[in-house]
Amino acid sequence: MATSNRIAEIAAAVGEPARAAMLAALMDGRALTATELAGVATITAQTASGHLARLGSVGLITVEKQGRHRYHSLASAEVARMIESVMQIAGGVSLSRSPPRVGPRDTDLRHARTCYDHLAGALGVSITDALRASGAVEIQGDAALLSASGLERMQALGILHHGGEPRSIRPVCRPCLDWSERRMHLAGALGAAICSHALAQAWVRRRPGTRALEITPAGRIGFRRAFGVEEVAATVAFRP
Amino acid sequence: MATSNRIAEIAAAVGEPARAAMLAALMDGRALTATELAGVATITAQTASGHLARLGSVGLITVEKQGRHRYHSLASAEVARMIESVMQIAGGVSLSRSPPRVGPRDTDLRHARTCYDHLAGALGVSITDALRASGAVEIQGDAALLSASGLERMQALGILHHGGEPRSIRPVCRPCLDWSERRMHLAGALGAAICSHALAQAWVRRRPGTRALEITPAGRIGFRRAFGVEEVAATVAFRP
DNA sequence: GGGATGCTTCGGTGAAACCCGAAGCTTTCA
DNA sequence: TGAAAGCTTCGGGTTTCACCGAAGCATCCC
Repeated sequence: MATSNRIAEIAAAVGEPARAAMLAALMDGRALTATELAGVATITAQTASGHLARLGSVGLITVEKQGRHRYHSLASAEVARMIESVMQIAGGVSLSRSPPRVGPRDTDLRHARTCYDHLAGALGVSITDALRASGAVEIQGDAALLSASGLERMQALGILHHGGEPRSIRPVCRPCLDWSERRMHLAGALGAAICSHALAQAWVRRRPGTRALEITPAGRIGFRRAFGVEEVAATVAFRP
Repeated sequence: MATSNRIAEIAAAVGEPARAAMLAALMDGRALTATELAGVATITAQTASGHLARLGSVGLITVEKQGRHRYHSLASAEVARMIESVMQIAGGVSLSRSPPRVGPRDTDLRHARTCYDHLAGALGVSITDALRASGAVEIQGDAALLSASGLERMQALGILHHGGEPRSIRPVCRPCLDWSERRMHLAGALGAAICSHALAQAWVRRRPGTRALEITPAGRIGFRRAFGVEEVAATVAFRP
């Protein structure tokens, strides 16, 4: 009973439209200011301040002060995973009730974005599909495995590094249900490694002011060479 | 924004102490009546009725009518996983704030219980530890792997069966953070298989009226032979 | 220093919802 | 058929809380 009170406390913090919108905005792993978060929730700064205080008091977000700005971000990967699991139920049920309606403003987000620390959207799903087709990864229910040949490929690409620890069992990754594509994409250590590699190589660039990612010309080449992904490059050409 | 509203709807359904208590009670995978759920939340039947209607309308629970009883259970494994992820945050933070206080009524639950479809509590953690120590499974972050020798052992024990599908990669399991032990235990396909095997072999028995499991004399032998687990059997001998 | 920006605190208002008593409906049992 | 059990609906009392206007700090820029 004492623990279920705490469960309710956490869930209630998420269970308010403005706060849920803020948390969803933070799901790409970036740190946002209070004013930016007020914008995504379409509320005033005062109201947002109260909401952020509450989110912080239950430990869902952390704040970093920088000058006159206060940057808010999700407190941990566990928090991101929790919100992701709520999104999964929210998306799945709405799928069976009403056709998913998407405004044109969402197209960029659907195309490529980050999901806390890994790639999501059509790009993330395409990469995952390509890795599965080539036998590099296999998804089994709610887990994903990297095969020995897949590990070699990731190391050759410079995405994963030859670990110092003598692991007898291959490193794993985690699947994550994409809320826009309703398909699995890669999360976990491998997903994060691919994402940071793509950012470091300038294959993708953050579109300022949004959560969307932009695929650079170098990325079109890089994603094709590394993973054999073509379609996403074609899709991005038609982006309005 | 439309999706974040739905996220808030789901989370708000969990974010109320009485409803959270009901959902936590359903986390062992059983179906409970409205009166039983009113009891665990310490509210009247009318109030519980309203709460259950709300939980059903957002798709978190399903109801099955049987005579004059209505049996409520979690709608899906996804819902159980979502609640589990909230519990994880709820437990983790309270750990760093206040010493975990447990009433004597909780000792049975801490000892052995089911967590939706797998074993939890000290028993679940002990089995997991034993499997890790023997090299049968390895836990890597938020994933768990069953080794080839581990698979053979599980098949020899009759817990896993020789699958018809030609899997080139070994079946995986999923770790689940135990809220009472603050340790990992096995969930996923392997966790569910161990649990159903233990129930089928009468190694454990549901204690009527509670979520706790009772380890039978056959279970003391079975768990030792199968996994090399000793301590739990010793602990159960001192249970008041 | 003066003004602007970012953010928080305070106060009051309005709506949402949690709660239970009472009553009604359905099923079971004697 | 009558009584009891399980559950739901209705009505109203109370609390919670989300929201914004106004005001107050802190920081940055000119």
